[in-house]
Parts: sequence; structure tokens; C-alpha cells
Amino acid sequence: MAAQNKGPGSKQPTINDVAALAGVSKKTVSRVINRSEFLTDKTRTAVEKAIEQLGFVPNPQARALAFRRNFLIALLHDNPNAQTVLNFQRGVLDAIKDSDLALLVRPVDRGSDKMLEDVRTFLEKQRPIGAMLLPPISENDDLAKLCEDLGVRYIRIGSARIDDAKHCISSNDREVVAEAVRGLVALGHRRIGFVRGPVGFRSAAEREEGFRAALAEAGLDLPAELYAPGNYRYTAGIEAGEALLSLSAPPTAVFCSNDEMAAGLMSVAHGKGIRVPGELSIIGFDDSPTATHIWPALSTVRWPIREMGIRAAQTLVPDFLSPGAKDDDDSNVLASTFVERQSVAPPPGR
Amino acid sequence: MAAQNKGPGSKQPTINDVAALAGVSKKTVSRVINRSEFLTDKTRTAVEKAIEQLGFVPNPQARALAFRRNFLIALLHDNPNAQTVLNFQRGVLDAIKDSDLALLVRPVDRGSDKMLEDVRTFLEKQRPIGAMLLPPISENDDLAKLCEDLGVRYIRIGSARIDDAKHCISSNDREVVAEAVRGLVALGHRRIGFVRGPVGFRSAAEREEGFRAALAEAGLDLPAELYAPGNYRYTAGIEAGEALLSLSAPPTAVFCSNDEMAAGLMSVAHGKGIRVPGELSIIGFDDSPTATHIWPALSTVRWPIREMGIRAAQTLVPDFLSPGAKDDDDSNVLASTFVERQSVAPPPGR
DNA sequence: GATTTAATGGTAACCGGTGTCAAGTGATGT
DNA sequence: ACATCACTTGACACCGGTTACCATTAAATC
Repeated sequence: MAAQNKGPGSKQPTINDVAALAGVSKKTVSRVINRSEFLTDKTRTAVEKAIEQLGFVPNPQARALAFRRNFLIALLHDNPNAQTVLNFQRGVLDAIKDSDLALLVRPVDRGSDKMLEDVRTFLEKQRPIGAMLLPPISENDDLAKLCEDLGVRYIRIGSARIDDAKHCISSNDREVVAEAVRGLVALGHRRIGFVRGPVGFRSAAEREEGFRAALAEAGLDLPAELYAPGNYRYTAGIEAGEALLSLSAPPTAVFCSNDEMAAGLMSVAHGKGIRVPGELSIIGFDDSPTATHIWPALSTVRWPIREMGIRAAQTLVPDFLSPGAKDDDDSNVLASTFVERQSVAPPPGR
Repeated sequence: MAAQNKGPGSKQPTINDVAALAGVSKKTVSRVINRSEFLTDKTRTAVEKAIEQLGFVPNPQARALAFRRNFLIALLHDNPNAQTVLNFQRGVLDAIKDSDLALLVRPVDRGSDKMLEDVRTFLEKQRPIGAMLLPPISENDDLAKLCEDLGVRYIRIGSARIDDAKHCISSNDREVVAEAVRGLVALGHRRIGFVRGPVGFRSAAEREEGFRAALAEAGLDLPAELYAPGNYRYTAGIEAGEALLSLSAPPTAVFCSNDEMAAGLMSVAHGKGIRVPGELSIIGFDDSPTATHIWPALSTVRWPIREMGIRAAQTLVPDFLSPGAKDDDDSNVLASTFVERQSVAPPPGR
């Protein structure tokens, strides 16, 4: 710990100071920093000692300039789900921990017309090596093209393969949703409702497809009155609940395309005195904190978002990461899993 | 929009290219970029035209090097509440939007022994102008001292004045909690329970003090059996619920030190068939998404976290921000507010 | 011990900007 | 017409690293 305190006034030691102290040229110090071969142990040790003694830390801006490239990667997101963003971010940081990289985080306004222009300005200004796009903005092809045009590497996170494997980390959401719904069928449910995510979101489409596939397998159909639109918001869950649970023949189970809507639907059920899961089973999606903060705890689908962050970093900037993390699976599809909790039971009368 | 696409191979235009095209020296271009006075309109226009034409964007690393300072600020957090972090972050980004600053986000492991060492490494490597510390790590004095020693400006976010006004943005949590509890008393509640936050957290102490103050005003006391420990986690709310709601004389209202514990307590109430708010009123703290995702929606205290982000940026780096945002109130205390929803009602029999 | 060859170390230029300070420009005063 | 002055502008060094290339030194071969 070369930790003599530097008062605000005193300057950081530079590579020149180290060179002078170690009695070598700055080039040699540079070689030590960058782990060049071609160095005697003696030289290396002397330099390392000087570095230690001065508490020298290379100036990243100067390195960036000399290397003609910086060491920044950007995380672009516009996510209704804060936990997802933070978990992903955590994964990325885990992956780049021992590298020279730093992470820039940038929320973007999906709605805004100026969104593309904003992102372009950001990328041109910061010139990160690469950008990571979290859903839903990851589904915007213009954004990917913008990165491409700007020469910024990019990787898109999605609930399905939305780009080639080099540019996309995805999960098998459709399959897992189907699996969850098969479970409902196996318990005896026949009238199963569906609350959809927002139109235009790939994730919403995937979940719907998985849902429909499982129904089709079981020879069940989805009557129009059991199909509710939605937008991933709690209030949409409320509205869906009002609609679905007022039917003369209400569903005995509902798959909600995310946890917040499931929570909304569940609160309607509570309000109407409908017992969950006794009279109504509910399944959500995301395994957000909400899922375990409502009562009864929600069965849901867990998205391996932190792992996706790690994988995204490994795929985006393999050349900046220690090679230890080599992974043979380059399909970049990670597995979501169904998490069973207390919101699912057999339908009444079984 | 000087937006001819640059293929990955082509280089970014530099200040020299602009100078050559405009027929001036690079220093003059630099002056235009930095809005120097002392420039003829003619020169300025010519340079701006050249910049536009080439799509030139100054290299931030080079500027950082030449200025002997970079344009980075760091956000350090270890927060159980993702929404809080993201909202704060949003506020900061709103504030620095039109500046040259960029934001580095860094989660830290509060638990780890190496925490301080990790942060030191991070700060030494990135050398941000300043660091923003979110609670609970903002309460760590060693961390503040580390910034001080390293010559990194810092600002701490807290639920109370934990440093002088130049280094601390705080809210009036104690007062607002007291106000909320006064409301319970006014409704007729006499047995009011309390679920505490983790020991050692200033925020938890503030909330408790506010609670006790309101009780004292009303001449009520807090029997030991109505006081439950906690740690801000949902499970602690469950445990508190088990304890408080099994009493022979259970409370008619409970103040929980955050929303997650309130949600836990509420789920226990549901499980026991205790009607909320009819038989039990509950108040939380944070106004997290959970507060509106449970049923009934939780009355809680909203923390002006986004505004705190804006204020934090303005206080930390006023010299990098456009002066428009001058604010006379330099006490840096922002107001939390009590949000009434559906989890509070008069006690049974009133 | 002389000659090669490989391994290091050093020097200068450069990355893309900014600071300093002196020189150039035009307007004003006499 | 000439000196003076206030403004503008440019030349050059420099920020803290890196690479290219050359010089030097040590080890290896004959």
C-alpha cells in the first residue's frame, strides 16, 4: 500500500518520476506497465518497486490518447425495471473488474424523437469501444446500425435472437414460458388467460408465442375474452384484472407477461375476494423484487440477467479481458428458468 | 447534421483537419470549441462551418490530458433499492446533460473488507473530478476521508446532515416521519408499532427518532413488544409481522422503516386474515415501486431522490455546469413528502 | 577471444488537444 | 501620416503516455 496521502495540491507522480527513481527510461516503465516480454527480472522488479513507492497509477487519458483508443464501454438502457438494469450492470462490472475498462451508463429516452440524435452525440463525444443495448431499446435496429456506422462495437440483449450471435445475447424465454404454461395445464387448468406486453416489443411477442405454443400442444384455444393487452405497467395489470376477473366464466389461471402486471392483476383479485392461488393461479415474468414482495409470492420466470452482463462483456471486448473466461458456448443463448412459488395451484374442484 | 457515415476504417477528423480546412491555426479552433471571447464573428463562423462540414467532435481524452483534469464524475453506491439508484442517476444525468461531463457508475461491496481498497483503486485509476456517495455507504466516514485524501471532490447523500452543506445533500426524513405518525395519532391510533431499519444506518436512526418524537408529542409510549428490529429486507418485514401480529394486543398501526419491510408485514397480515387498513394501518418509507405494487397500495414517504441527484451534481461540479441552475438555497436540504394511499385508516371501533 | 545474434534500453516523434506569450491587425487619436 | 492601443491570432512547448527505430549490451557460437 503505497498510500502516503497526497494533498489536493500535490501532483500525481508520472511515468517520468518512476523512470527517474528506478534509473531507467520511461519506455522501460511503459514496458513494465504493459507487461511486455523482453525484460530482465531485475529491471522489472526495480521498476515495480519504484511504482509501488511512488504510488504511481498510469493516467488513463494519456494512455487512451497514445493508444489511439480509449477504455470505455457504454451501457445504453431505457428500462422500466431498475433491478434488471442494475443486475446487468453488475454482471458487466464483474467481467471487466480486472481489466482497464470503465463503464459509462447512459439512460436514453425511448419515446423521444431525438433519441437517435442523442445517442449519436453521446457516442461521438465519448467514443466508447463498444455499446451494450438493453431491451427494449436493444430491439431498435436503427440504434444498432448507428453503432455500426460509427465504428462502435455493439451487443444487443434480447429475449430472442435479434441479431447474429456476435451481436446478441439472448435467452430462451419462449421455451420457458411454454414450460410454465404446460405446468398449468398439467395441474388441470383449462381456461387460461393471457396478459400481453406492449405491442412492438420483441419480448412481448416471444412470451405470447411461448404461451400459445403450449396451449396448442394441449389442444386448448385462447378465447378472445381471455386475452388482455398490456404495457408492462402495474396499471395495465389492474385493467386486465378488471376485464378478466369480471367475466361470467373467468379464467382459473392467468399468465402475465411481466411481474408488475401480475401484481396488478393479483391486487384486483384480492379486491374481489378471489383467493390466490386457490381460485386463481397467476404466473409472472422477470423475477423482479416485486415477485417476492407481494402475497402470495409470485411464480415467475427468472431471466439470467447478471450472467448476460458477464457474457455481453466477454463477447463485446474479449481482447480487453483476461482470457481465463473462455467459454466454448458461443451461441450466446442463456437459460431462463421457471421459479415456482406460491401463486400457482390446481384449479378449483380438482 | 454533418452525418456522413464513417466506415470503421476511416479516422475521426482532428482539430488539425478543421484548422486546415478553415485556414486558421489549431489554437483558434480550440478557442472556438471553448467559447473564448476575443474572436471575430468571421473567424468563428468559418471555423464552425469547418467543424460542421467535417463532423468534428473533440477527443475528450486529449482534452482531459491537455486540461490536466478529466471530465468524469463517479457515482458510488451499494444500494438494496435499485430504483433509488437509477432515479438518482437520472437526476445527475439531467444536470450534466449539456456539460462535457460523463458519469461513471460503480457499485461497491459494503460488506467486503477490501471495500475501501477497491474504491481507492478505482478512484486512483479513473481520477474522477468528484464522487457521489449514495446511502448507505455515504454514511461511511472513511470513504469521505479517502476522497478528501485523494483530492477527489465528494458529496454524500443522506437522510440527515451527515457532513457540512458543501458535502452533503440531505432530506428532512425525521420531520416527515413524525408528520406521518401524527396523522396516525389523529386518526385515533394509540398502539402503534415500529419496525426498525438496520443498526448502524443513519437513515434508520432518523426514522426512529421521528417516530419517537411524534409519539412523545402525543404522550404515547412505545412498549418493547411493539418495537421490532429489521434490516430493510422483505424477510425482516415478515418476521416483524409474525412477532407484532401474534401479540394478544396487537398494534392497530405499524410504521415500517421502508417499503419492503412494510410489504412483508402486510403479507403476514393477509396470511392471518387481518384486514388492511380496516384492522391494521401500515406506513412504509421510500415510495419504491413496491409501494404501489402491493394491495392495498402503501402510504409511504417519498424521498426526492431525482432532485437530490440534480442538486448533488450542481453542488459537486458547479464550475462545469451552465450557470443557469443557480439556486439560492444552499442548505442542500430537500423535502421528503408523505404520500397517502390506501394502507391507512382509523383503528377498528372508531 | 572474435564474431554473431538476440535481448534490452534509449531517443525522438506523436496522439489531439491547451497554455503562454509574442506578433499581427485595424481602429483611434494627434 | 504616424504612433498608440486594444483585440485577434499564431507559433511552440507541453500534458503523460505510446510506438518506431536505433543503439547498446549480454549471451551464444565458432
